[in-house]
Amino acid sequence: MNKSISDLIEEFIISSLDDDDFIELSRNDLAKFFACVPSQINYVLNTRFTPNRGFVIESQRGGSGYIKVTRMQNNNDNYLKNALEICSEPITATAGNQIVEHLMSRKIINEREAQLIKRAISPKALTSPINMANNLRSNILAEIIIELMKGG
Amino acid sequence: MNKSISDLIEEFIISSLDDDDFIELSRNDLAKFFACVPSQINYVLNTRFTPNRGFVIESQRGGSGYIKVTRMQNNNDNYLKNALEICSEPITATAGNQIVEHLMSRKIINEREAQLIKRAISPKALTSPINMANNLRSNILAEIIIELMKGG
DNA sequence: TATCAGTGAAAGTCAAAGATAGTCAAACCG
DNA sequence: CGGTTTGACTATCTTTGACTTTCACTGATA
Repeated sequence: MNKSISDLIEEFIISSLDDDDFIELSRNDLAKFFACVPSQINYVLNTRFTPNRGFVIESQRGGSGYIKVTRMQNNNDNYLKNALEICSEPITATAGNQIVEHLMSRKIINEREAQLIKRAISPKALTSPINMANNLRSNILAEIIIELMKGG
Repeated sequence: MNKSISDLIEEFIISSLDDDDFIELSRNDLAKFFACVPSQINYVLNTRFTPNRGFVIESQRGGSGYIKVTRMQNNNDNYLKNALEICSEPITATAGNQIVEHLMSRKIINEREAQLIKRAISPKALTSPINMANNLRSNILAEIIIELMKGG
């Protein structure tokens, strides 16, 4: 089989994950190493290292920036897979809470965590006529803090 | 991870705060020690030792000038009240994360909970041009599940 | 003695430059 | 056509330096 550069980059990253559960890359260095443009690294990451395939990407820009690739540990859990699948569509508050309940009854989260999450996704936290992330975010945080103040 | 000078300066200050609740620095001496320009100290202070993270900066110019970094002393109740107060206004992702980190450094939430919350308020979770609670909610839940799959 | 102006030694501000990474769409290729 | 490669443009974080502000000290003066 004729491997593309993207295939090679994928293999490189996967083999780097043999030892540890995550690696930190420099996008520019990796691009230099494979003699490709930096954005090709993003292409590989976006097409091959998705949550669906069991990976999480985090990154930081600017001086001493990095890209961190983490291999998920629980991506074989069918419940989580299923729940994630469901979350690719809009979800009502009721349905959302049911999912949280399921996660708790499966002991994937504890009761306190369930409460926190329910707050985060409550209708009150998500009132949003036309407005923006910042407003939403502060609402969500406020809800979480109220829950914490309750002493959950 | 390749740490920036700013990261190192941050670590230095935080470790200096291990013993006492405050330290007094000489901006120029610290800059010399880290072989950087003095204003980089201000940069670190402004980006990492914010009230949101539970720090107070005081300083004096001129001869025998100094910079004093104090870790806020308070009870948990006040931290939460304070955070809630902040949340009455829109909040950027950076500021939101700082609040979460502060709650964690105060042991009000543990690391796993902090990760969950950060996910819930991440820009990715809250992409919302004009949209509705259901979309947002599913985004937020997806993020939380991804975090759980990581195996925090 | 009390006060005031000058001086030098801090710290503060702000914007430009530098260093990364992200996005997106066009071009390419099988 | 669908996946890959490329590059122009953008976003974010860090580093640097020129310029500003504030303060303690000191010496001159009323």
